[in-house]
Amino acid sequence: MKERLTEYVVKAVEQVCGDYGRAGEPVPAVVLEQPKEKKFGDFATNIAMQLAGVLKKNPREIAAAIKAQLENLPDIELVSIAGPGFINMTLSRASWQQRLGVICRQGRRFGDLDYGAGRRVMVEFVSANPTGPLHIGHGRGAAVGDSLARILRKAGFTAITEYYVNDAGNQMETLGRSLLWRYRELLGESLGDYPETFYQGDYLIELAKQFLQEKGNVLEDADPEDKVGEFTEYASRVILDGIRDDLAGFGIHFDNWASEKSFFQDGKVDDVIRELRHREMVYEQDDALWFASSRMGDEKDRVVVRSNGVKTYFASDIAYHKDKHDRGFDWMIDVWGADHHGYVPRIKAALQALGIDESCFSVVLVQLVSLLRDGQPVAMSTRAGQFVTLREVVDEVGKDAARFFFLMRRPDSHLDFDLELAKSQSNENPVYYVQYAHARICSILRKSSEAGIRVLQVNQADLSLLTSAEEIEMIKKMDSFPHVVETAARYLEPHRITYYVSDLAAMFHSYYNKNRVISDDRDLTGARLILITALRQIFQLGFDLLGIDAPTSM
RNA sequence: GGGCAAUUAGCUCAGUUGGAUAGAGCGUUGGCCUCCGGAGCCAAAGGCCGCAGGUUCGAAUCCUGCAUUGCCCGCCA
Repeated sequence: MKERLTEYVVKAVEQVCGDYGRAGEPVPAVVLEQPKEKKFGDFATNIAMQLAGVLKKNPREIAAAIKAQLENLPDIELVSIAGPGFINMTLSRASWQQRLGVICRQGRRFGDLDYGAGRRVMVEFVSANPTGPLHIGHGRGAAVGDSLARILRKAGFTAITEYYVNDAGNQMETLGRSLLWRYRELLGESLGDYPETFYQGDYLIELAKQFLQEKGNVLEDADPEDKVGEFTEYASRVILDGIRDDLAGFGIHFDNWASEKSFFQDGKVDDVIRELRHREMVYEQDDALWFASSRMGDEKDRVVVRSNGVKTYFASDIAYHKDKHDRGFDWMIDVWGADHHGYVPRIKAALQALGIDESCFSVVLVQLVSLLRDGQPVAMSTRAGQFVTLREVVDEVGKDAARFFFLMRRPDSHLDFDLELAKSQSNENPVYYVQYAHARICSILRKSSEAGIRVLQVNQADLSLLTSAEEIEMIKKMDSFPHVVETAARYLEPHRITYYVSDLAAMFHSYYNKNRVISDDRDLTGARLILITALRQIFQLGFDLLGIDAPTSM
């Protein structure tokens, strides 16, 4: 609707500019918005004020000229000028009724945009080190990343999801040594206090038991030092499998898993360092090799090869991001914890140094989650190894509630996650509210089917019977769905979808309480069944973008 | 000390990227089932958009300064 109307206005603006002898001059883009106040109509534009400077005319005069062009066009019922020069347009009721037919006929394709124009985008998220189970913070990143990929696909991008496994570096050795220690304790050795620098948490004790059960005593005639590698390999493999399971339970399946270790093994890290050297973007100092990121806007230079010869995590990360680009992705989106925000400039600097336009790289920073229970903070301390795992949360509140809560706020906004609230089956709980709307619609459709009422084809129903303000408002809301998808994609903000489905649910619940869909009036019933069928479709599309189910009964 | 971000109703947060009288949920108060699912609906109260300047037709939104809060500042990952 908006698109068609925008075209109208663009043409009117061209005409008016011509009349003023300014044809072909650059003019500001025509932007339509939906006014907050209903009395200002369905769409409004400030183009007359924008043109005032270009045409050197009074904005209201320009608005009047544009208005004259717009009147009597199909669909447009009323054009008015308000305030300093806003042009408010009201569409005819019939045009909205027809719009409902279009929405129905498009079905699942409604809201499919060509905004992305098929461009290839990679969304990388979670990417937690395989040193322990996923916790609730990872859960938020997972929900955001997965939802973003879904939204981007809807918006016309080709989106691939990827998990980058940090399976290299000294943390891996620490993990192996941690497991080895737990294992030896299990065998009855007294080794003293468990080192603070080792990975805390009982999961390693469990893992040690599992190791013992599977492999028995592997230290009988071996030096424990020689076995660190085996323990490392075992721990990271089992933990990564666990992470995979946890994500599957959360409804998340990655298209691809990338291994940091493989970038070292394939020589890609060396290659990228060589290229940086060739481009004279690195230098040696204090026996280490530094990347001159400060030349590209970073605060200071960063080490890529330490003085002991070991390449840093940053070095492999450069190779990884270059590899993404080389794989043909037009846009790389990384979802990171907000505590890593300082890391953004150095990756951008690295891309720039490699001659890659940094604008193809975006980072979505996800803020911490505060876990509450009945409003009281739940103690969480990674140091003591006491964290609430994603699995525990999903087991307790369910996949849908967890995902919905994670997507209720802007990613970079702090999030309070109340376990009791997420579990409660009451009006306090927003996820039940929206799912209930869908279930209710399904219930009505079941009822009508039981009563032997045939749901008519769209073109058989008389949609002109949908005359109430609530009905037209709901059609308008449904009509705005594509726009919501587009802005969610543009700004990488899934919460816009969450708000949208909540709004739509509120409109439907309110409508339901005032009106009966199934009545003695056969024609009206037919039209209203079309209306709620369309609503059900929109809920399903919205839920799909959030990764939650659309229950037919609850 | 430097950097990044935040500050909107009692609480938790939206705010269409500069638009018209700033919105929602929860909480509070009071109403609504003879009826398609009450996991719902309706209504009321609640605001100096942190403070002070600036930019312009117009600012919660952009700029500057200040205050407060969080995060980051390793040859860890």
